[in-house]
Amino acid sequence: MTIKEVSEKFNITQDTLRYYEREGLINAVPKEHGIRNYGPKEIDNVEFVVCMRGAGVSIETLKKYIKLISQGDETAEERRNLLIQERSKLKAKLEDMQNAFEKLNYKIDIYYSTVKPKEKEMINSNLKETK
Amino acid sequence: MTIKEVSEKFNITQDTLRYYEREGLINAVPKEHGIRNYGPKEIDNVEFVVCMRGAGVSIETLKKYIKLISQGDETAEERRNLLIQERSKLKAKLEDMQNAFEKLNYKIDIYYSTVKPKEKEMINSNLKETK
DNA sequence: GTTTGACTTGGAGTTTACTCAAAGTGTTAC
DNA sequence: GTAACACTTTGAGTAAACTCCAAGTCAAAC
Repeated sequence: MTIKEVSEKFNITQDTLRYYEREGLINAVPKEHGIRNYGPKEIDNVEFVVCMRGAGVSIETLKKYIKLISQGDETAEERRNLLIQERSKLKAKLEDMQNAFEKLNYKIDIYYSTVKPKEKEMINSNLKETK
Repeated sequence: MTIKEVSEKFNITQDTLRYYEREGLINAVPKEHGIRNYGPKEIDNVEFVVCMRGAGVSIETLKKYIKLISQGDETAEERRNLLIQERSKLKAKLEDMQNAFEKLNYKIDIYYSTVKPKEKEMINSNLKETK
Protein backbone atom coordinates (compact mmCIF):
# COMPACT_ATOMS: atom_id res chain seq x y z
CA MET A 1 0.00 0.00 0.00
CA THR A 2 1.39 3.41 -0.94
CA ILE A 3 1.57 6.37 1.39
CA LYS A 4 -1.16 7.99 -0.67
CA GLU A 5 -3.54 5.09 -0.17
CA VAL A 6 -2.80 4.94 3.54
CA SER A 7 -3.34 8.68 3.90
CA GLU A 8 -6.71 8.34 2.18
CA LYS A 9 -7.71 5.26 4.15
CA PHE A 10 -7.13 7.00 7.47
CA ASN A 11 -7.86 10.51 6.34
CA ILE A 12 -4.54 11.99 7.42
CA THR A 13 -1.93 13.73 5.29
CA GLN A 14 1.16 12.07 3.89
CA ASP A 15 3.16 14.63 5.81
CA THR A 16 1.63 13.44 9.04
CA LEU A 17 2.39 9.81 8.21
CA ARG A 18 6.03 10.63 7.54
CA TYR A 19 6.12 12.75 10.68
CA TYR A 20 4.80 9.83 12.77
CA GLU A 21 7.38 7.52 11.29
CA ARG A 22 10.22 9.96 11.85
CA GLU A 23 9.11 10.43 15.46
CA GLY A 24 8.93 6.69 16.03
CA LEU A 25 5.16 6.29 16.43
CA ILE A 26 5.21 4.05 13.40
CA ASN A 27 7.96 1.53 12.86
CA ALA A 28 10.13 2.04 9.79
CA VAL A 29 8.04 1.28 6.74
CA PRO A 30 9.83 -0.96 4.19
CA LYS A 31 10.75 0.78 0.98
CA GLU A 32 10.93 -0.30 -2.64
CA HIS A 33 13.02 1.97 -4.87
CA GLY A 34 13.06 4.35 -1.91
CA ILE A 35 9.26 4.46 -1.82
CA ARG A 36 7.26 3.38 1.22
CA ASN A 37 5.26 0.19 0.95
CA TYR A 38 2.86 -0.30 3.85
CA GLY A 39 2.11 -3.95 4.68
CA PRO A 40 -0.56 -5.32 7.05
CA LYS A 41 1.72 -4.90 10.05
CA GLU A 42 2.33 -1.24 9.22
CA ILE A 43 -1.35 -0.66 8.53
CA ASP A 44 -2.21 -2.08 11.96
CA ASN A 45 0.42 0.17 13.47
CA VAL A 46 -1.02 3.24 11.72
CA GLU A 47 -4.55 2.30 12.70
CA PHE A 48 -3.60 2.07 16.34
CA VAL A 49 -1.76 5.37 16.31
CA VAL A 50 -4.56 7.18 14.49
CA CYS A 51 -7.12 5.75 16.88
CA MET A 52 -5.16 6.79 19.96
CA ARG A 53 -4.32 10.21 18.56
CA GLY A 54 -8.01 10.71 17.87
CA ALA A 55 -8.62 10.05 21.53
CA GLY A 56 -6.00 12.61 22.54
CA VAL A 57 -3.12 10.32 23.51
CA SER A 58 0.07 12.35 23.11
CA ILE A 59 2.77 11.78 20.50
CA GLU A 60 5.24 11.37 23.35
CA THR A 61 3.25 8.57 24.99
CA LEU A 62 2.74 6.73 21.73
CA LYS A 63 6.42 7.05 20.92
CA LYS A 64 7.26 5.54 24.29
CA TYR A 65 4.81 2.70 23.81
CA ILE A 66 6.06 1.73 20.37
CA LYS A 67 9.61 1.86 21.67
CA LEU A 68 8.72 -0.50 24.52
CA ILE A 69 7.24 -2.97 22.06
CA SER A 70 10.47 -3.01 20.10
CA GLN A 71 12.34 -3.84 23.32
CA GLY A 72 10.65 -7.21 23.61
CA ASP A 73 8.77 -9.25 26.17
CA GLU A 74 10.43 -7.89 29.30
CA THR A 75 8.60 -4.61 28.83
CA ALA A 76 5.12 -6.20 28.78
CA GLU A 77 4.22 -5.09 32.27
CA GLU A 78 5.49 -1.57 31.75
CA ARG A 79 3.46 -1.34 28.55
CA ARG A 80 0.39 -2.57 30.32
CA ASN A 81 0.83 0.06 33.05
CA LEU A 82 1.21 2.72 30.42
CA LEU A 83 -2.03 1.61 28.78
CA ILE A 84 -3.85 1.57 32.10
CA GLN A 85 -2.68 5.09 32.82
CA GLU A 86 -3.87 6.28 29.41
CA ARG A 87 -7.17 4.54 29.90
CA SER A 88 -7.85 6.43 33.09
CA LYS A 89 -6.95 9.74 31.46
CA LEU A 90 -9.26 8.83 28.61
CA LYS A 91 -12.07 7.98 30.99
CA ALA A 92 -11.80 11.35 32.71
CA LYS A 93 -11.89 13.09 29.35
CA LEU A 94 -14.88 11.03 28.25
CA GLU A 95 -16.77 12.11 31.33
CA ASP A 96 -15.93 15.76 30.72
CA MET A 97 -17.17 15.42 27.19
CA GLN A 98 -20.37 13.67 28.11
CA ASN A 99 -21.00 16.39 30.62
CA ALA A 100 -20.42 19.06 27.95
CA PHE A 101 -22.59 17.16 25.51
CA GLU A 102 -25.51 17.18 27.92
CA LYS A 103 -25.03 20.83 28.63
CA LEU A 104 -25.15 21.54 24.91
CA ASN A 105 -28.31 19.50 24.54
CA TYR A 106 -29.92 21.49 27.30
CA LYS A 107 -29.00 24.81 25.78
CA ILE A 108 -30.07 23.78 22.30
CA ASP A 109 -33.45 22.73 23.66
CA ILE A 110 -33.89 26.14 25.19
CA TYR A 111 -33.05 27.87 21.93
CA TYR A 112 -35.50 25.62 20.16
CA SER A 113 -38.34 27.26 22.02
CA THR A 114 -37.33 30.66 20.70
CA VAL A 115 -38.22 29.54 17.19
CA LYS A 116 -41.87 30.14 18.07
CA PRO A 117 -42.10 33.94 17.82
CA LYS A 118 -45.06 34.34 20.20
CA GLU A 119 -43.16 32.85 23.10
CA LYS A 120 -39.95 34.63 22.29
CA GLU A 121 -40.29 37.46 24.80
CA MET A 122 -41.27 35.21 27.65
CA ILE A 123 -38.55 32.68 27.09
CA ASN A 124 -35.72 35.09 26.48
CA SER A 125 -36.39 36.81 29.76
CA ASN A 126 -35.73 33.52 31.53
CA LEU A 127 -32.91 32.39 29.31
CA LYS A 128 -29.78 31.77 31.28
CA GLU A 129 -27.21 32.12 28.56
CA THR A 130 -24.24 30.77 30.34
CA LYS A 131 -25.66 27.83 32.25
CA MET B 1 -15.20 36.34 44.23
CA THR B 2 -11.54 37.09 43.51
CA ILE B 3 -9.61 35.78 40.55
CA LYS B 4 -7.68 33.55 42.92
CA GLU B 5 -10.82 31.92 44.26
CA VAL B 6 -12.21 31.44 40.76
CA SER B 7 -8.95 29.93 39.56
CA GLU B 8 -9.02 27.47 42.46
CA LYS B 9 -12.71 26.67 41.99
CA PHE B 10 -12.23 25.72 38.36
CA ASN B 11 -8.66 24.56 38.62
CA ILE B 12 -7.28 26.90 35.97
CA THR B 13 -4.59 29.55 36.33
CA GLN B 14 -5.26 33.23 36.88
CA ASP B 15 -3.34 33.86 33.69
CA THR B 16 -5.78 31.70 31.78
CA LEU B 17 -8.75 33.53 33.26
CA ARG B 18 -7.32 36.89 32.23
CA TYR B 19 -6.48 35.44 28.83
CA TYR B 20 -10.06 34.27 28.34
CA GLU B 21 -11.38 37.67 29.32
CA ARG B 22 -8.97 39.50 27.03
CA GLU B 23 -9.95 37.22 24.17
CA GLY B 24 -13.64 37.76 24.80
CA LEU B 25 -14.61 34.29 26.02
CA ILE B 26 -15.59 35.82 29.29
CA ASN B 27 -17.40 39.12 29.46
CA ALA B 28 -15.58 41.98 31.17
CA VAL B 29 -15.47 41.22 34.87
CA PRO B 30 -16.42 44.23 37.05
CA LYS B 31 -13.54 45.68 39.03
CA GLU B 32 -13.22 47.28 42.42
CA HIS B 33 -10.07 49.37 42.90
CA GLY B 34 -8.93 47.88 39.59
CA ILE B 35 -9.33 44.33 40.95
CA ARG B 36 -11.66 41.77 39.39
CA ASN B 37 -14.73 40.79 41.32
CA TYR B 38 -16.51 37.80 39.85
CA GLY B 39 -20.27 37.72 40.46
CA PRO B 40 -22.70 34.84 39.82
CA LYS B 41 -23.11 35.87 36.17
CA GLU B 42 -19.36 35.81 35.61
CA ILE B 43 -19.00 32.51 37.45
CA ASP B 44 -21.64 30.98 35.16
CA ASN B 45 -19.77 32.36 32.19
CA VAL B 46 -16.49 30.86 33.39
CA GLU B 47 -18.12 27.53 34.15
CA PHE B 48 -19.53 27.32 30.66
CA VAL B 49 -16.25 28.20 29.02
CA VAL B 50 -14.25 25.78 31.17
CA CYS B 51 -16.75 23.01 30.46
CA MET B 52 -16.65 23.59 26.71
CA ARG B 53 -12.88 23.95 26.63
CA GLY B 54 -12.63 20.67 28.51
CA ALA B 55 -14.62 19.12 25.69
CA GLY B 56 -12.31 20.59 23.07
CA VAL B 57 -14.44 23.47 21.79
CA SER B 58 -12.01 26.02 20.34
CA ILE B 59 -11.27 29.44 21.76
CA GLU B 60 -12.37 30.92 18.44
CA THR B 61 -15.79 29.26 18.58
CA LEU B 62 -16.37 30.27 22.17
CA LYS B 63 -15.34 33.83 21.37
CA LYS B 64 -17.84 33.92 18.54
CA TYR B 65 -20.60 32.53 20.71
CA ILE B 66 -20.08 34.99 23.55
CA LYS B 67 -19.99 37.80 21.01
CA LEU B 68 -23.31 36.68 19.54
CA ILE B 69 -24.87 36.70 22.98
CA SER B 70 -23.79 40.29 23.50
CA GLN B 71 -25.49 41.21 20.22
CA GLY B 72 -28.91 40.40 21.59
CA ASP B 73 -31.99 38.40 20.67
CA GLU B 74 -31.66 38.58 16.91
CA THR B 75 -28.67 36.24 17.05
CA ALA B 76 -30.56 33.47 18.89
CA GLU B 77 -30.92 31.26 15.84
CA GLU B 78 -27.32 31.71 14.78
CA ARG B 79 -26.19 30.82 18.27
CA ARG B 80 -28.36 27.75 18.25
CA ASN B 81 -26.87 26.64 14.94
CA LEU B 82 -23.40 27.15 16.31
CA LEU B 83 -24.23 24.98 19.31
CA ILE B 84 -25.72 22.28 17.10
CA GLN B 85 -22.58 22.25 15.00
CA GLU B 86 -20.40 21.95 18.07
CA ARG B 87 -22.59 19.20 19.41
CA SER B 88 -22.11 17.12 16.32
CA LYS B 89 -18.34 17.64 16.43
CA LEU B 90 -18.43 16.62 20.06
CA LYS B 91 -20.46 13.53 19.29
CA ALA B 92 -17.96 12.41 16.67
CA LYS B 93 -15.13 12.93 19.12
CA LEU B 94 -17.01 11.03 21.81
CA GLU B 95 -17.40 8.09 19.50
CA ASP B 96 -13.71 8.14 18.61
CA MET B 97 -12.87 8.14 22.27
CA GLN B 98 -15.24 5.36 23.17
CA ASN B 99 -13.74 3.35 20.37
CA ALA B 100 -10.22 4.03 21.66
CA PHE B 101 -11.33 3.23 25.20
CA GLU B 102 -12.58 -0.19 24.14
CA LYS B 103 -9.43 -0.87 22.19
CA LEU B 104 -7.40 -0.04 25.27
CA ASN B 105 -9.52 -2.35 27.40
CA TYR B 106 -8.95 -5.14 24.93
CA LYS B 107 -5.21 -4.65 24.88
CA ILE B 108 -4.96 -4.35 28.66
CA ASP B 109 -6.86 -7.62 29.02
CA ILE B 110 -4.39 -9.34 26.77
CA TYR B 111 -1.45 -8.01 28.77
CA TYR B 112 -3.12 -9.23 31.93
CA SER B 113 -2.74 -12.80 30.75
CA THR B 114 0.99 -12.38 30.41
CA VAL B 115 1.23 -12.02 34.18
CA LYS B 116 0.88 -15.79 34.43
CA PRO B 117 4.37 -16.98 33.44
CA LYS B 118 3.34 -20.43 32.24
CA GLU B 119 1.09 -19.04 29.55
CA LYS B 120 3.52 -16.35 28.54
CA GLU B 121 5.01 -18.12 25.55
CA MET B 122 1.70 -19.19 24.14
CA ILE B 123 0.04 -15.84 24.48
CA ASN B 124 2.90 -13.74 23.19
CA SER B 125 3.03 -15.75 20.03
CA ASN B 126 -0.56 -14.71 19.32
CA LEU B 127 -0.25 -11.18 20.64
CA LYS B 128 -1.08 -8.69 17.98
CA GLU B 129 0.62 -5.61 19.37
CA THR B 130 -0.90 -3.08 17.13
CA LYS B 131 -4.47 -4.26 16.85
C1' DG C 1 14.57 11.35 -24.12
C1' DT C 2 11.91 14.45 -21.82
C1' DT C 3 7.82 15.63 -19.43
C1' DT C 4 4.65 14.36 -15.84
C1' DG C 5 3.57 13.15 -11.46
C1' DA C 6 4.18 10.82 -7.23
C1' DC C 7 7.38 10.23 -4.28
C1' DT C 8 11.75 11.44 -1.38
C1' DT C 9 14.54 14.33 2.27
C1' DG C 10 15.71 17.90 5.75
C1' DG C 11 14.43 21.66 7.84
C1' DA C 12 11.78 25.82 8.57
C1' DG C 13 7.19 27.80 9.57
C1' DT C 14 2.45 27.86 11.56
C1' DT C 15 -1.40 27.37 14.72
C1' DT C 16 -3.56 26.93 19.06
C1' DA C 17 -3.70 27.72 23.62
C1' DC C 18 -1.72 28.96 26.94
C1' DT C 19 2.28 30.61 30.19
C1' DC C 20 5.59 33.63 31.84
C1' DA C 21 8.11 37.94 32.84
C1' DA C 22 8.75 42.69 33.92
C1' DA C 23 7.29 46.65 35.85
C1' DG C 24 3.99 48.77 38.52
C1' DT C 25 -0.16 49.70 41.95
C1' DG C 26 -3.04 49.24 45.90
C1' DT C 27 -4.37 47.01 50.60
C1' DT C 28 -3.31 44.72 54.84
C1' DA C 29 -0.17 43.48 58.77
C1' DC C 30 3.15 45.03 61.87
C1' DG D 1 5.35 54.08 57.06
C1' DT D 2 7.16 50.29 55.09
C1' DA D 3 7.27 45.49 53.98
C1' DA D 4 4.75 41.84 52.07
C1' DC D 5 1.49 40.33 49.11
C1' DA D 6 -2.09 39.97 45.80
C1' DC D 7 -3.24 41.98 42.22
C1' DT D 8 -2.69 44.77 37.66
C1' DT D 9 -1.01 45.43 32.51
C1' DT D 10 1.42 44.61 28.09
C1' DG D 11 3.79 41.84 25.48
C1' DA D 12 6.98 38.16 24.66
C1' DG D 13 7.90 33.14 24.97
C1' DT D 14 6.72 28.20 24.86
C1' DA D 15 4.92 23.43 23.74
C1' DA D 16 2.60 20.28 20.95
C1' DA D 17 1.39 18.75 16.69
C1' DC D 18 1.44 19.29 12.66
C1' DT D 19 2.19 21.62 7.87
C1' DC D 20 4.67 23.48 4.30
C1' DC D 21 8.62 24.31 1.26
C1' DA D 22 12.67 23.65 -1.63
C1' DA D 23 15.35 20.74 -4.02
C1' DG D 24 15.85 16.45 -5.75
C1' DT D 25 14.88 11.28 -7.47
C1' DC D 26 12.62 7.86 -10.06
C1' DA D 27 9.41 5.31 -13.17
C1' DA D 28 5.96 5.39 -16.66
C1' DA D 29 3.72 7.74 -20.70
C1' DC D 30 4.21 9.84 -24.94
